[in-house]
Amino acid sequence: MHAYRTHNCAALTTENVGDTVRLSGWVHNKRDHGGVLFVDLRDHYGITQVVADSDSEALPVLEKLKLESVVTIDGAVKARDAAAVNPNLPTGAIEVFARSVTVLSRAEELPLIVNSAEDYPEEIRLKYRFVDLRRERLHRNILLRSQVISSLRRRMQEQGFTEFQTPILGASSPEGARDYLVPSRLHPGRFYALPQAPQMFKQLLMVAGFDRYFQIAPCFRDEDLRADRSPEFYQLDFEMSFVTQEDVFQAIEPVLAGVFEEFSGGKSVTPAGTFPRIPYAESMLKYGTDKPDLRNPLVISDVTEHFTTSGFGLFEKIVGTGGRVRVVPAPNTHEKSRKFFDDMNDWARKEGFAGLGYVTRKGGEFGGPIAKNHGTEGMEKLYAELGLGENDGLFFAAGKEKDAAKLAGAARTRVAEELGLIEEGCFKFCWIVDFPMYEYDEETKKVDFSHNPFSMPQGEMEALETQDPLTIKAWQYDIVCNGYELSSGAIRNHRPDIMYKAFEIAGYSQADVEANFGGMLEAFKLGAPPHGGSAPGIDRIVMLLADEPNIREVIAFPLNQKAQDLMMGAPSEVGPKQLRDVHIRTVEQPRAS
RNA sequence: GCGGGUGUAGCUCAGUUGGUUAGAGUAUCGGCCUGUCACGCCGAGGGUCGCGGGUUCAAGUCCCGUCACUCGCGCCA
Repeated sequence: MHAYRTHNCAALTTENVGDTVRLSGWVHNKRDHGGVLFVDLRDHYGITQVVADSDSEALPVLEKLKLESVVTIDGAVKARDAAAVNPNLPTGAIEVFARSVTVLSRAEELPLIVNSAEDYPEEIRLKYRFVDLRRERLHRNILLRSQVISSLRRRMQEQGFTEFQTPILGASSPEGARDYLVPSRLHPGRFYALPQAPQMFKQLLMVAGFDRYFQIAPCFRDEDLRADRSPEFYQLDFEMSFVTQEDVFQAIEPVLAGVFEEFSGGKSVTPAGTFPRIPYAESMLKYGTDKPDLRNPLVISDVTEHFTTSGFGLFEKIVGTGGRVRVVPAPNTHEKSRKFFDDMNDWARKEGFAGLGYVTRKGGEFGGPIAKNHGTEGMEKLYAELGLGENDGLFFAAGKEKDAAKLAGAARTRVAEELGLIEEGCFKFCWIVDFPMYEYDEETKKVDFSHNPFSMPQGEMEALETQDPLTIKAWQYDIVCNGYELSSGAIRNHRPDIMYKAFEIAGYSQADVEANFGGMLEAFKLGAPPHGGSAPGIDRIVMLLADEPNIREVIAFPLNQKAQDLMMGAPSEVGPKQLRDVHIRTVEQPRAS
């Protein structure tokens, strides 16, 4: 007989009745009735009820044992009485009568209870992650993650993509996020950087002629965190040669739609080949963001023209100085109290905006200060244009275009949430396309890249030479699902001449470009195919599929919000010898902790 | 860097207008219990009310500061 088990804890059925079996697992729960004791024995696969009574030598041992101790049970499979069958358990028709027990590992008192769905402080959950991972929710999430990655890998391979590994210790590059740095021992004063993404390497693999690359790529960015952002995360990184934007879309839509359909648990998924394509400018206008949640039916409108001359002085002033007025409809709010509208304004102010105006409409009657000043006639005209009904309210976001869009976007989300308008049970994908190549940086008062500088400008060299830079669009695209940016990608700029020109517009000399991106430029001078790709974030995909609000719920060993590992104690201090080895001297005393 | 939320028993939480000895559930320990599956019943132990300062006759409660965790903004594709 095997040292630990003949079956796992999900394997036994009525067909095994009478068999002598050996099971190993954790003591999930105990129910002690004095003369008879029930133990739920748990392993990765399931739970089996073990029984011991006074005839069993296991009884006194199991009675004293704390939950989560690990044991091996030798016993016999018994059918349960009809009345004692547990229909909630796959093994609920049988139980194992324990003849003897071996204690493999004795557990002490637990900081969190495995056999409960109770919420624990994240600090405790992270410190005792190995216990939390035993609990059903996390255990299931991490398994799902593994299955999703297997599925992605299979789907990519089926599409003719080849998997590669790229360096972890790389060179720091100035653009993008802050790098995690690794000091070099052999080269005093020099540093490696962990990859923010394998961007240059995957492009070089295209230059190397491999045609279709993918990788489940670890990425590192030393930036502050969010619920959907971890400093280390994984991307389904891919790149393709001799492709247009359209080819990239057709390659990845079936992969994403396929994996979502496979694991969505019945939720509907935007079918491959039908992901809506929304130009960036349209998205900023209609949704107030470049990652719109299309489950939200509300659409923002620009109503600036209505307020060039209006009784409402505040808007007139904003419009007069080049600002915009955007509105978010609040359908069927005739029965909402004044408090509902005032609370929205309070919320907007708390979020750091100047304020959110509103108009109420109840049975055709307009209410609120904006309506009063703007006049019934003006309001009716506005409502007619927007196609709003006699019981629809309206929220107003006014200010500089960027601010108005942002407030309207936030209000759109808030209003839909408050009114319960977000469609549930679906994953709604879209592409955001036609990102601007450049933007005007208010701080530095100059034109700069609005994103990845390696994207090909639409119109290529001619656009760079003839257009106002701020009107040039890039072959740059994002995939968005339910309001989360899942992926960012581009058709790359593989032409050194266009690259020099593109950087020149942003104020970088040829020498600057060569100093920072010399390796890649060199490659592009020795025969580079046109190429492009993208990189869907795997953690976010799993987070959506697991219906979790937080990325840490789908990472086995996540860092906390301050990028610390509370279990292993990273980042940790290191000794003087280690520091000497890598030629590092710290200038600030570590804070006592 | 900035703003919000939270911090009371191992854990989840309650704690009124500032007023007696800070409570409950759960976990732990002890006792009882032969069919439970969130087993049940009886009993016990367990508290630097995050920390520091202040106001007050009196602070878990009010004020100031600070720390930790978290959410958001900035940052980041």
